[in-house]
Amino acid sequence: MTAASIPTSDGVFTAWFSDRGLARLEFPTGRLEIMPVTGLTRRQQRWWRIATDAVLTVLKGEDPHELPPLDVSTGTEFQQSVWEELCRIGAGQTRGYGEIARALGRPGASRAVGQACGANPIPLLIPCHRVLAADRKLGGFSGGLTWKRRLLARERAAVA
DNA sequence: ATTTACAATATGA
DNA sequence: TCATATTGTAAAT
Repeated sequence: MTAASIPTSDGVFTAWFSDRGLARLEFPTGRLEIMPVTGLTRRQQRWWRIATDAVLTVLKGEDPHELPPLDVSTGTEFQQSVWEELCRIGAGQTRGYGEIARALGRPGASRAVGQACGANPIPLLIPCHRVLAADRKLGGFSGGLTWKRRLLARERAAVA
């Protein structure tokens, strides 16, 4: 796994690449960061370029035109199916935890869906921030609720 | 093999 | 509005 910085006007994100694709994306960590973009394979550099573009686009509140391959091999089967479902939510749209659960054929697993969201290694590109509670209020967010609010606001999504 | 912790939700007071 | 019961999965014992 190799790290590479993704600088944005909202701070410096850190992307981790395996040989299978983008495996992890970290929010800006207060201070000290900037990992070199060197040490990446040619393929990883290409993914980095795509990932950078995608992150900037999502930060603008729009849908990325292209995504790098996402290496979700760290997740369980259930988690991966949740993440896949999350990717079907477009910018500006929202779904509920229970809604996702039903879409997966597991009504009642809404709480488990929340867990899977928290375990999402690639926020923004896997839009876990578009999942709200049944009453349309923010549930939680691994990167901090401030981020969730900000992202949804930029997409002009309706939140209670 | 069991128990515990969650980014949930429906229900009843 | 608040307390409680019920729920599925993952991680820790």
